[in-house]
Amino acid sequence: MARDGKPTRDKILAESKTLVLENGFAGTSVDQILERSQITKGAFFYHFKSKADLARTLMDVFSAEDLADLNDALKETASLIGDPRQRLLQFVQRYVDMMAALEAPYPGCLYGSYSYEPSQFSDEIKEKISTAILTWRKALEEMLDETIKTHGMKMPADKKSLADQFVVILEGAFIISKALNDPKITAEQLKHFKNYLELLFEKKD
Amino acid sequence: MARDGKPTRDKILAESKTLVLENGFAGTSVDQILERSQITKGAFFYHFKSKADLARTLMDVFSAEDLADLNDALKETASLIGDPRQRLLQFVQRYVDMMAALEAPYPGCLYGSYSYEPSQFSDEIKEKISTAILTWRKALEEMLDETIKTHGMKMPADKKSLADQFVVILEGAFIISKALNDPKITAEQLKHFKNYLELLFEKKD
Amino acid sequence: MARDGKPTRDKILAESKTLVLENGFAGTSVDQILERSQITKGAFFYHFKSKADLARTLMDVFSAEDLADLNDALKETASLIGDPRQRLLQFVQRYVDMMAALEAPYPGCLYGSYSYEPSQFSDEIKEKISTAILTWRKALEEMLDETIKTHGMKMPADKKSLADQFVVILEGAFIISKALNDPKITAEQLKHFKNYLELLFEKKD
Amino acid sequence: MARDGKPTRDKILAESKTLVLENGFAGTSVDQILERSQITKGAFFYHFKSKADLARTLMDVFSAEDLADLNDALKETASLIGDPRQRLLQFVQRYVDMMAALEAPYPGCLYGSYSYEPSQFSDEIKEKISTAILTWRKALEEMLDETIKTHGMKMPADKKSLADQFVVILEGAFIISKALNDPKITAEQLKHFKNYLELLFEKKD
DNA sequence: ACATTCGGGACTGCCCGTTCTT
DNA sequence: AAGAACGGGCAGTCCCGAATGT
Repeated sequence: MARDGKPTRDKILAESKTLVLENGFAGTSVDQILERSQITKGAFFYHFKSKADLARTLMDVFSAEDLADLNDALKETASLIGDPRQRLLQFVQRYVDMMAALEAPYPGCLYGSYSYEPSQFSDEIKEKISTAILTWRKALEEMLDETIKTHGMKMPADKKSLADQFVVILEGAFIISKALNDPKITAEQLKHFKNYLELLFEKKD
Repeated sequence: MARDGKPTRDKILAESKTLVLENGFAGTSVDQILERSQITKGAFFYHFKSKADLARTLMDVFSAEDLADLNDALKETASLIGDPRQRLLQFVQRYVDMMAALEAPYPGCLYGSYSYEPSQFSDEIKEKISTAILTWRKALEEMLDETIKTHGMKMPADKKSLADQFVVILEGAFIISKALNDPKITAEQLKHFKNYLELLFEKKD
Repeated sequence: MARDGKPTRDKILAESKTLVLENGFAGTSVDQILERSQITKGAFFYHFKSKADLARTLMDVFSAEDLADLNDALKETASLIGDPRQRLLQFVQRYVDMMAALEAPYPGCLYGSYSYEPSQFSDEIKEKISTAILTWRKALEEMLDETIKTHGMKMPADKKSLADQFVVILEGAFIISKALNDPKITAEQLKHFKNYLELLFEKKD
Repeated sequence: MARDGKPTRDKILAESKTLVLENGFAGTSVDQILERSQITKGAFFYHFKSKADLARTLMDVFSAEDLADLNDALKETASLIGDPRQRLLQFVQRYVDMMAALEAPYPGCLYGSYSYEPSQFSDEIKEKISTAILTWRKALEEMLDETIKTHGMKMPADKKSLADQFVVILEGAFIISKALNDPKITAEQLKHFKNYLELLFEKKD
């Protein structure tokens, strides 16, 4: 056995993600990654057989973390399962709080980044993205279902697209937040989504 | 006697925009543009002094069209100026209708595209983007102001960020629509924004 | 029209041939070619779309010159067409003389060079080589036919392979001449081939 | 207790030789050798201190086998020592038979292969090649000497180069056989050499 | 004015032979 | 002997300028 390569690999992944969000994937050169990671070409191509391999791994890691976080959020609000409306609002609030804590615009989401240069990525990668988004949709949809059962809706609205709106607003807010260089935007936008849910599902008492 | 260069230039701009939305700006090579536009290198560099010059021109044209369209929308709804709530809803509905007519996901917005590879563009270009977004904010904010005056708000909500939400949802919906390859998403999401406004500003009678 | 690129292209071809015979094709880097030709990468890849394209062009040019020289030799000896044996011997002698004039081992033959790294070349190129060799076979075979008609053969021998022997000896002599660093070898070997023909086709008087 | 490294080393040598004859030495990468030999980099560089070391060893082994085979051939025909002409012809016939048995073109000779990329190899290696060729020359020359003593020559011919012709024809035939993809060529060419010897040294009775 | 051909040279992704650690 | 890392070299692309037309 030789020495442990994991730290090197992790460093490459971390620096790559940052660079890709700054420059785009095509705009990020392997040499830039090397410089930031303080490694050599040999090391990079030992760990990733091509730049495309890096793109895939980057998305694997990103979506895994993203969905793990979704799971955490679901677990953290699981105690409120008896009050679906409250749970839903709590769930959104969790992300409002998270985004409100930022002191710089959220660096961006790899789903959005990849979507703006789709020709650079394989179908396998694109499927990973849509699977992740659909997982979000499903999670939200389930919470909405429960809430509708107990509270009904103030006005008719499509449930599936309402579930999607959480991710839509996140993605959109990341862009506007970066474009205006204003870190508060994401939290504010999610807050409006929470408002919308509160209005749609009026509190029963 | 020389030929008229405008069609050539316009062709370059049109094909470039498509390519940038497919590949990102860094991922689009001048050679690709030449091939799609059926022109030669000499022609390209006659019309644009550099690739960066193309990036700037592309944004100039895009934001000009975008803001012209905003102006059109404002004018089209100007007759409803006496009923600010109705005007606001009509304004949003106009974009709902526009997006509902799409048969493929909206190819994307240059603001979003550029925002995901910010290092590729000059400050001048970035300012053009934020100016455009702030113009949208201002337009929406004015309509909201009028509406608040006449209808009040059902629950307290931040006006500026509410104005931003229109663009936020558009940008986010473009991404999710492309990622899921579902052209309907953008219209659905805007519809929710309209719902939100309707709930916030209850109809007075 | 712009400036004339032919000298550049010709220089590349000439230097490349020398380098390939010294280092093999795989052993010759484009950078080496650039250095020897005093040109830049841009120039090289303007004239040849890839290194493989160079390999093909190199063989095109080489085989064209080779077969042109064969044609010259056939024409130069055409006056002896009435005495086929004499013509055949004269034909061989021409190449003996040519090789005897060398002061360094013949740099080598591209057919041989390419044959020792076959995996580097496309089928198209390989076919060009076998076509050239078969052209030599055919030319020699025709001269042998005439000679056999008028002189018969001293001992039975296969005509086709006898025709091939001219090229076989050339190829083999190039190798041994280079390996022993002895420029005389090629002429000596061809002389033996001439001897063999003289013995096979005894002079009639 | 250590494993026996010899099979590994032999496997490397065998696969390397095949690869070098297919791709040339420069065209053969260490990685290719690893893949074919199913070993790791560590193993390769344990057995050979560099790629150049492999080149040398490859030639050592090849020339040793080649000259051992020459010795075998000399021994096998030693019983005919009283009839030098017959011995010489028998010697050549042995190789005719050997080559006639091939069902695919002879993969090639390392002397030829190395000669077509001379810059890749050290002087030490090149000397090994010329030593081997000169050993062949000497062996043939001795047989020719004896034959000349007893039979004379039908026509004056240079003895040294006549000795060389055996190897020349082999090398040349390998190339043409590979180029035309015809396994029979080598045997046919050697047959002509035998014919030539028969004609030069007429049977005495 | 508009377009073409030719060339420059830095840079890109990737592979190379090699060495070091375990 | 395996596995990790090294760093320079590889072929090929990049954006762009120069020279030369129409």
